[in-house]
Amino acid sequence: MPPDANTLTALPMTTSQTLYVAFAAKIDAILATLEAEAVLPAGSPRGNVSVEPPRDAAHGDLATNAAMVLAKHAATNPRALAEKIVDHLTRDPLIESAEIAGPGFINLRLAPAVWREEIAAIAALGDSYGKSDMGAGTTVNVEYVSANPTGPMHMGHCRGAVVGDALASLLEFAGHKVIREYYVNDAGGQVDTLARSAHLRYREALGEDIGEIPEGFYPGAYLIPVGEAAAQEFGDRYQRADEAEWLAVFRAFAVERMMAVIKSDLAQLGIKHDVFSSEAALQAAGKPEAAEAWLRAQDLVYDGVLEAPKGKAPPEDWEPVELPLFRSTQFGDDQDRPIRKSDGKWTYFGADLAYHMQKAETADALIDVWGADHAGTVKRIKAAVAALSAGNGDVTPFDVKLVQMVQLLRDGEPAKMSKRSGNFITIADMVEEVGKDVVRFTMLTRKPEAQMDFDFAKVVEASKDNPVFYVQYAHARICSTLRKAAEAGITPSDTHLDLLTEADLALVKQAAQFPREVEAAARAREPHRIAFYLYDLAAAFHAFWNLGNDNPEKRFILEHKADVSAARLFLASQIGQIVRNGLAILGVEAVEEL
RNA sequence: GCGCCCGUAGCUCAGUCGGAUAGAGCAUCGGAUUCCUAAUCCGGGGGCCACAGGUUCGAAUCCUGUCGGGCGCACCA
Repeated sequence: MPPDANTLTALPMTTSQTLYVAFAAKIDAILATLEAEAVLPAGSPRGNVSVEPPRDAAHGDLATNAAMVLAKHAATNPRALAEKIVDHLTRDPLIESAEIAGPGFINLRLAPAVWREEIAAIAALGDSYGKSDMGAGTTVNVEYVSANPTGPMHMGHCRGAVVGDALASLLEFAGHKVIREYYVNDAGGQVDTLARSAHLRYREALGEDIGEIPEGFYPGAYLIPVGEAAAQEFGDRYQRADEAEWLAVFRAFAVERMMAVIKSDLAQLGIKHDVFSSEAALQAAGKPEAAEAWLRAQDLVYDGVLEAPKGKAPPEDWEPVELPLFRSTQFGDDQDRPIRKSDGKWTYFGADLAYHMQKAETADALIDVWGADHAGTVKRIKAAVAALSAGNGDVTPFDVKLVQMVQLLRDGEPAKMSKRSGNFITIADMVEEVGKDVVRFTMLTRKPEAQMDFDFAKVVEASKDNPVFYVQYAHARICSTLRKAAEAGITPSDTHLDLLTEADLALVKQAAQFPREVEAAARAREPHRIAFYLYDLAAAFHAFWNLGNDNPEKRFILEHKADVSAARLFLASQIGQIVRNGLAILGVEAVEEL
């Protein structure tokens, strides 16, 4: 225990240290002392000791279960042990009181000075308040969206896009280096269909009557401009040519156009990837072959025959075929998985396996954000990463975040979103209708693994009940108050923070949770927690604000009490800072006026 | 049939490494506006945390089983 452990000067102004960590360290030190005094047996396991704010604020600022967890080891009862711990705690001048409650909790109340210092810390750190060095600068590759380049983005992609992007920002805020990556599936059969569909529109642009779009082509009108651009680019050179002549050309041409559309859709959501990886380029570089060779050398790929699918009637054209199979069953999958098709081309999985190996070369950890419709492929890709990273000598941590389906409703009616039918609602439509901030915040106000309905009509019509406005309103109110204060000639100042009341400090306590929330959310990889935290913070602020309705002494702007007013405005300004920091993680704008 | 996800108030959802009397919003009922933004706030009613066992000082939370909903289940992506 360092000699200055009883002062907060031991609390360095780094981005990692939180108030709660500092007090947890104090309690840990006390437990060490008790061991030295033989109150506790040496080496008592302290892993389950928690130091955290109690759920009910009436219980104080901090609570620890130390006495309950360790009583058995000390051969005593929790309350007796708690008294010994409390003896030490009350010697700390920053701890105003320590009480034993319930089955043996120790509830602490911290001195007001602690909270005043926290206000100063927020001000000093500004946009960095809440940042953590938990990530220790390690690189995390977050792959998200990765929509097939066969059309504009639709609602099905939207949730994964927002969650992935917020997750990436959250991890950055928590001290990771983050690579935001998009895997472009530009090598499969769907891209051939895209090329043929674009060629059809190209002939149309050249004046042919193509009639109804035949089965097996993408009918969407979004291909019309692609056809026109192709006509511009190629003239009539490919109009009557054999498919073999133009297929590759149109594939590349159409994919490029589609990616431009997708990037523009993403930009509307405020999303920008660092890296776009092409499946075709991956294959051209021979990465799947390299992966296969390595896996064969490990006997993790063999030639074998798949069993017929169970539990339902097998497809009519099913027949046993020998294929190169990856032994994913060795890693917990239900069956081994083919990496090549019977025509010798790579399966999606075969290429994806090589792709993950490639990603692992430049990152310490990988995260994929997928739609829940791909849940069935999680085990095999996890198996693949486990096998491949074992080859690098160390295991690359790998996590797949499944984002559940969004049921899109319009006036209660389900809206279909199949690209093939050409009938879908695009991101662009949606952002135009409800706005980026509403889309993003709404997608982040429930945990991603739960299904959600998104009723278009409801979100638009009831938009004033949308939580995003509630949070933004808190920020706008703060900004407005600061403007008003400036007009009245009052400048926010930290010189009289000692004049702040209990109610003021209650607000600070809530604000001081932010760094904890960031770390918890980053650890769990759940950005939605930030959204809920901001909602709660906004609620606390609004409640505080309304105290001023009943009691004018509790307002922010008090012309007759410039000292208190300056301090309270300083506090308000820091609350605003936290709202900004939190919204920045979510990619939502912190507006200054509504 | 198998795998994964979900099941918490009438509805939509939170719930930290297992912690104290399970919380919000909407809806409903009753209040607050000569005043810094009422797009706000305060209060009431509303619960078998799907069900049954187990683990332990303590379970909405962890384990097992059952029921209900969603997604997936040969070489598609």
